[in-house]
Amino acid sequence: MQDEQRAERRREPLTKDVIVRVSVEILDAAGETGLTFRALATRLHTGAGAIYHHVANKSQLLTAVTDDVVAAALHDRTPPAEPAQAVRILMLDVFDVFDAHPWVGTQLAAEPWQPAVLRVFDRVGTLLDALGVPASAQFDATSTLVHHVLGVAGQYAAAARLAGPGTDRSAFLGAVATRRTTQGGADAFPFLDRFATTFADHDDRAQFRAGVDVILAGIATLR
Amino acid sequence: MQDEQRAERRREPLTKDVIVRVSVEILDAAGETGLTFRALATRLHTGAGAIYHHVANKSQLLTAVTDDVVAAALHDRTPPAEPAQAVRILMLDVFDVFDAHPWVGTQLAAEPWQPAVLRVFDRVGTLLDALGVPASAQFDATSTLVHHVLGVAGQYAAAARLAGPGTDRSAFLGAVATRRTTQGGADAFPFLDRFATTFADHDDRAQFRAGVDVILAGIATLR
DNA sequence: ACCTGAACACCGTTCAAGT
DNA sequence: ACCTGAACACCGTTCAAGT
Repeated sequence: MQDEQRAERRREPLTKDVIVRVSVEILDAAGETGLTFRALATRLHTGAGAIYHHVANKSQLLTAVTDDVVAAALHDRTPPAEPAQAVRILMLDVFDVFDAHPWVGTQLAAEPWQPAVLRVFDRVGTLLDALGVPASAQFDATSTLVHHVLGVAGQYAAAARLAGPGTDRSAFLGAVATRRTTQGGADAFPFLDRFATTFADHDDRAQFRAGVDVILAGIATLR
Repeated sequence: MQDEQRAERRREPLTKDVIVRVSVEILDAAGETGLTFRALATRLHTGAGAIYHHVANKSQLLTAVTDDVVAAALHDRTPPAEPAQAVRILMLDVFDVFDAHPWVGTQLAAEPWQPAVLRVFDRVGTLLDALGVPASAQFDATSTLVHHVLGVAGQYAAAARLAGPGTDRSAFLGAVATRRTTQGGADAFPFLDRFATTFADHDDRAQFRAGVDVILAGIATLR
């Protein structure tokens, strides 16, 4: 009986796993600015200082949270036999992580060679090995694909941060198009002007896929 | 006499240009955490609030500072006649901006489609047009190169932020290599393990150049 | 119009005090 | 050993008061 009351008043024991899980919930719901140690402590029914018994600091927490989400996304999938297609699917799986958790893009650039990046890097490299890319070119080829996905992730996270939940995306892209033509004369950005009309209804995922295909085509020439 | 004393005590008039210039100095000298409105105000011999008469907020200031540095780097160079070589040189010029100002990498991911990104995008696209890339493939090809450079910029900025002025780079990369093998069993990252020995003395610029070549090879197949 | 600088509403992090 | 929560040393931003 006493144990039951105890169980009611006590929350589940504070562990790093619980902190990481709740952090993901907060980040998904409230974005990058929403995750503070005070908000985390409130949600965990504890004090802000308690978190430091399980996590060294906020930077380490965010690294762990990012790796957790990326690792989960890369787990449950049997890759297709064709290696090039396996690379495409892997890359799109990573892209879809940004779609579900835009804050991941910011965190991947917060620390170099962090676990989540190593994880993706290793998976891509292993597939390129299976694809028959010469050993001497494997590292550079892998690096190209990974940096491409990191670049897209960064822009994607920035867009999500700026857009927020209730912003009109094509209105923003329209504003970008306007800014192009107004600053520095009419022909400041002649190339982009040619694509101004198709800018507003742009498909990020399709563009990312096209980029992966371009890089794969380049990798194929290394054979 | 009173006017002379007055003239001594007054600084040059506060303008956005001066604020941007001093911001670059602070960022280069003290890094991203060094740029605060208080530090800026001290250097400008004014109050923190005065800055808001010329700049809307810190985000807008950083966008302006980033565009200023990128624009300066892209100005003074006559491109070679061969378009593919011109792309390589342009990309390396952008890379060298990160080398001189590592904080640029962070800022390029702070806001989507910001002026500095549009600037690079337009230059790359114009060169790819000259290269003979079909119009239907120009946007995707340009996007691939730009996102690659953004991905590298982000990792580069993260490395600089972590390393600081007096840190041993190869020691850090050695630590990364160690972390790989210790977490999650010996074969957690089998691909990376094969490159562990060559990891410490890695040349970021050479790797970036290799990535550009891979993408250019892929773009060539679009012809 | 521009500047001042104290004040406000936050942060991450620390640490004496509790259990 | 783990937790508490006030306190510290910062931030960006605002704004009444000055010139």
